[in-house]
Amino acid sequence: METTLFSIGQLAKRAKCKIETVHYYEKTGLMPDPPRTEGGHRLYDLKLIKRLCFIRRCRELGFSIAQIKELLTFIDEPNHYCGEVKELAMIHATEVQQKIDDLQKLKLALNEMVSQCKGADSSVAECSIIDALYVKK
Amino acid sequence: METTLFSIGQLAKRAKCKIETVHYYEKTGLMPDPPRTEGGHRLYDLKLIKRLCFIRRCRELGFSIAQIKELLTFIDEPNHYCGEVKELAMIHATEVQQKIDDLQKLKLALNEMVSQCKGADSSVAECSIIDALYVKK
DNA sequence: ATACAACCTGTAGTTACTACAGGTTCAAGA
DNA sequence: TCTTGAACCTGTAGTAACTACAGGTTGTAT
Repeated sequence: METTLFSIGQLAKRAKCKIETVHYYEKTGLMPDPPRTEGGHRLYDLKLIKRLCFIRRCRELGFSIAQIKELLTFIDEPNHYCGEVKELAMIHATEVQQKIDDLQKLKLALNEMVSQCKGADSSVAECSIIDALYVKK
Repeated sequence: METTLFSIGQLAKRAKCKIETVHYYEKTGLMPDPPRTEGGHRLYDLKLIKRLCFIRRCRELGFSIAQIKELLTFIDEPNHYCGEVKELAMIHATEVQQKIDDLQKLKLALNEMVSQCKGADSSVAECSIIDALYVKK
């Protein structure tokens, strides 16, 4: 069972980020110190490519580095007790659901704006995207 | 028609952010220079509270300041031509939908982890939250 | 053997805040 | 009305998460 290995450049390209970002994630512990070539160049396997893609997408979805670290403990330390995992996972799931709800409201407001457009050269009078995300408590 | 006015502290509290963050948004043009008291203290109305809440939530949803500025032009410059608005709104709506899709996948993976938990003191063997957000092209 | 792209480490700059310093204003109680 | 302390003011410096660059080394295609 032989594994294909990738350079840091190939890794970065596949995860659509900069090489410097990978260095940064390594320094901060999100990505591991990978094996190296004789001369010191980093070598990555598919598992680490997936990991980087996950990290990048999570950042785009508004998770902080600390939150992503927490999500990654689920796979880095597989022998967690179920009670722990369950609690953490449920907290994250709730937060994720709230994000979904708000994004859905925002999308609805955007689509409403689009549907209000009668022709290319008429103008939009007023819109309520701000109200979409406002809940008075 | 009298409007209730709020201090920057009340504004910050309602939008769950720091006073300094409001100053920062003012400096960068996301929030307007509001009217002031005789002595120079800022005064905000409900419309600006909504605006700040919108900005904060958008940040949590992973939008950059530049993207939020773009979303806000829809309400700041109401006389945009429909063609323009439609195009911008549709680009944002697509991006928003992709975020929704990915968050849904992540939530599914988290829920799957939770449901795999048999009891509080058994351990989780393996999990695939990383695979949830990975699409090989 | 040689070139030149890709990689290395380390430092400095950017974005989006956040904290603090040193001073002024506001409002509630004596 | 006077006082006093919380809230606000401006401005600068620090932090998180990158991003760019400098100056040198390695890898690989001729």
